[in-house]
Amino acid sequence: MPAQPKRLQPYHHGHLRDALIRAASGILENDGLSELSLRRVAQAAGVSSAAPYHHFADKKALLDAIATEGFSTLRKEMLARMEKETNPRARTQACGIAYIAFALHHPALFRLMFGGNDQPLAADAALAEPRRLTYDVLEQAVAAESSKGRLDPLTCLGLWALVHGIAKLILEGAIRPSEYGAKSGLALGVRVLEHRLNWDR
Amino acid sequence: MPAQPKRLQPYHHGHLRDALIRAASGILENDGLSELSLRRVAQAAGVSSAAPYHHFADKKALLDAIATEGFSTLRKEMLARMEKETNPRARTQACGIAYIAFALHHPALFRLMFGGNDQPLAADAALAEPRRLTYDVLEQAVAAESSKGRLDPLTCLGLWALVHGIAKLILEGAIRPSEYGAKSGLALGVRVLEHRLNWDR
DNA sequence: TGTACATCAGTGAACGCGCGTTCACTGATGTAC
DNA sequence: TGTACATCAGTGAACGCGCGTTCACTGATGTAC
Repeated sequence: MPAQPKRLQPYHHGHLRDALIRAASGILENDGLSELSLRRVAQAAGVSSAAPYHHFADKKALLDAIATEGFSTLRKEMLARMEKETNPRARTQACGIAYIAFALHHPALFRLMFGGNDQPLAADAALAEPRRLTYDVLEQAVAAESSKGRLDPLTCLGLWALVHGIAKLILEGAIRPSEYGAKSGLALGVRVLEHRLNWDR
Repeated sequence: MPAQPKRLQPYHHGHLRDALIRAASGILENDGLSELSLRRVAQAAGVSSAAPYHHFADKKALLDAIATEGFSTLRKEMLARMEKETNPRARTQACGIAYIAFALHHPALFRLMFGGNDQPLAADAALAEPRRLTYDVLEQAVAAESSKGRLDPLTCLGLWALVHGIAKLILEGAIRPSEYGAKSGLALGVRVLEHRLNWDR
């Protein structure tokens, strides 16, 4: 008697698009950007290699979707940390800390969001708006600090570059937090940011 | 009469190691990091795919050699720009400008130097010393600014993060220089750096 | 100065691999009547 | 309520590709005598 093939999953998945994004995120977290292939994503989602093409035009479309979600998450985490503060300066600092924390906790996703490839994903039109929405949060925080809420674009850009740079340097292994007596990358990042915000300006 | 096979290159190359590094650098400049395969490098050097293995243990060893050379070049360019200045603050600024200029002029090499892959090259022991030597230049410039030449590590780290971050953001396409009224990425980077150095501290 | 020979730096073919994507297909779903 | 059928979301096999690396080899070099 031949074994009855068990169909563990229904033929039609139902939420495959979301499942693919979640599977891809898992691979990013566990194995890094270089391990993220469409075939692995499909396998992780328990589906054939061709199935994703019913939901994404190509690999890049899936990557864009993940990056977009990443910007949305980053934005929420910045807002969440800012909510706990009332002082404008403290709110700016909270925003920066959230940025650094996000990058350090999701290294591969962060890399994907800012273009892991030669031609930067971040330059894509598809990602321009999510990125802009996220940057707006920082701009508003900085603007709130100054008189009349006027924004100095260079100050804001300098802050973004600072948190972006410190996160990248730590992720890239160019800085060893222990050499600065810091217990973690995040602790060091926070110290650099505080140093910048409290000394001057 | 069979065509006489022409031997354009001598069988023994003579300086293949250097030639491979130069060929690889050319591919980096023209086509980017993702196009840099050992096979393409060998082809560009006019040599068979197996030849590089007489000079480099594996692909990573070649990449390390290129990155090491990159750090050396970066260091020289920083020193060259600093030489033109006498004022300590101007020297620090020149150092930062050189850093940004290098990154923008050699995007793929810069990426390689700071780990284009998941496990950052920059974390390698092989690259730790060249990177350290390069960073020393900035540290000395910053130390020279303060009384008695004492170095504030966090100030220095903050400056590194700033120039690193602004360069990355521009390279990644996250910032459009034109939106800030800048004619080029370098012009914008210089403005952000000046803004930081002249306002405060 | 000439010759034997060890050493070295190349060749070219092949290995196995994982990739993105396509294709003809089939099973499930849902709508029209 | 039941049935025909269009539509949709899967399958699984195959495509061609470029990759890093290995291997047995061969041509050139240089040294010992």
